[in-house]
Amino acid sequence: MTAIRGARERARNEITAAIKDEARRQLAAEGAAKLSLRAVARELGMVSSALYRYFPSRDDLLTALIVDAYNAVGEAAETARSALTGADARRPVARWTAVCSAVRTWALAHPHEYALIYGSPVPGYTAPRTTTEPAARVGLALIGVVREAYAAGALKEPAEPLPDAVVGDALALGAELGVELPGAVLARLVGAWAQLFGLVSFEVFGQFNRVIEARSEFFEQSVLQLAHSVGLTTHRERRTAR
Amino acid sequence: MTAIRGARERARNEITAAIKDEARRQLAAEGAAKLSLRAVARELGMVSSALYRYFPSRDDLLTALIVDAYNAVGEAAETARSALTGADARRPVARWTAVCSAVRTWALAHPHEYALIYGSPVPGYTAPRTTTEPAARVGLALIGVVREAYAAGALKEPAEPLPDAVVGDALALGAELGVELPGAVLARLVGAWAQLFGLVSFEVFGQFNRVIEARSEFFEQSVLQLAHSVGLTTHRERRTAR
DNA sequence: TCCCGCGCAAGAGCACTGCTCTCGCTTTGG
DNA sequence: CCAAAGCGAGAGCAGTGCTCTTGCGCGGGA
Repeated sequence: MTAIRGARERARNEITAAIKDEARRQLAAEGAAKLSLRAVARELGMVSSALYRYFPSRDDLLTALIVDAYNAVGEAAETARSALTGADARRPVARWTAVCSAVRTWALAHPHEYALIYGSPVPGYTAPRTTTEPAARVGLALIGVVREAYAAGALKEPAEPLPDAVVGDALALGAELGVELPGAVLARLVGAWAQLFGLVSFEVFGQFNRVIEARSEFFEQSVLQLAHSVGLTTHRERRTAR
Repeated sequence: MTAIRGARERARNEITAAIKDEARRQLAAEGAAKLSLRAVARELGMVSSALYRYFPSRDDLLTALIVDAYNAVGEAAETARSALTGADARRPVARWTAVCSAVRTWALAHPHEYALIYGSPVPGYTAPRTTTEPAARVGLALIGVVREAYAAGALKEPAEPLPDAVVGDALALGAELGVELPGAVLARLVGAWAQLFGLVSFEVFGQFNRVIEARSEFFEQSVLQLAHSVGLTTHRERRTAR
């Protein structure tokens, strides 16, 4: 990203990365609760106090890992959105399920990192400002899919009216994001976003144990239903955008 | 529940309850991460080692609190299900939203306890067998609402077919629970169950900050949509059960 | 009624944690 | 070339979960 000035700054970046890597390893191995600064330092062959030159506190280390995790899911979602080829690339529902499945796959592969960002907020919390932008990436990917569908005329606005307050919030959100979608669609999109993570969390956190066995099929099915609920149509409809 | 034999056992129960109460207070105040056996003991005027006579480890204390929390939400859901009066009592959708709102209200009132059960699994985990039964109560309340609707002919089976594996899981679950509902309905019910907690978790964990302001209306709306997705009908339909 | 045993609290202690402060060494930029 | 800033090492503080040993006192059987 930014140019590296001298050898000192270069070393600092390397050590910072090494600390995060080792911390991520411990996170994956034992979970956030067991992540210990001293153990990280020990594994890296340095003394614990030296680590404080790089992260002022344990919570700051965790915050760095949180940001990385948000970016990792976000990137998974974004590449899934633009990686479809052939006929599927044009079908909004296929893109929708691709994004959702990418989130699920990442979560199952990195359960502890997932728990870090979509589980209980760990410390006395209040998420720092720096996390909000990476945290929005998955939501933005979903919005992107729906925008494409809307532009292509493959979006069927829901018939049932929504309360004014809800539509108002949705429109405000759309304005803030520079997205020109109907309020009702945006509102359902936010709902689907939250519900998607309900499905993923239940699976990752083991709530589906002894309840659902065919988890992939179940997820695919549920996510398809979510796509319909925001107005994505399975079969292309003749309808002009705008 | 069980008869109290002697004064000794009586005292033991009282102290156990006092420990859990104090632990719950600390949980509510600072969160699960900050819950400390020593602090609980200190507050109760005893020494930390004495506490181990009642709970063999910190995780055991947490497990006890988890069971209590599951029972608390479960009870909130159950009373909401059967507390409706007048015309609402007959409308399945009203009961459905009542149950969902009860869960949300409880979660917002007890965020840390909620995080304990529906957030990240805390220790090396693997939930003890004793937690599974209380954990099912909310789900069972939702199933109960749908069963009543089914019996009253107020349930419209979804038209779209589901994958066989999903229906199979749903039927197995229904058999295990002794519930005679169509597989497709049960499958969507499980999905709605997970998605409900997605909505609640996002609100409790602050993911809706700066996104949704009219949270109650939004929740109500989303939950209504979930009701429809499992087949509950807003307006009574003439249709014979079975 | 006595009295022995069991349940219990207390205290010391171990290994660990996050975090602070000081002390020197090394690198760096003016 | 030299002061200043960055850095690692070590000691130390307060706190944690958990274990072990030591006694005290209450309760139920004789």
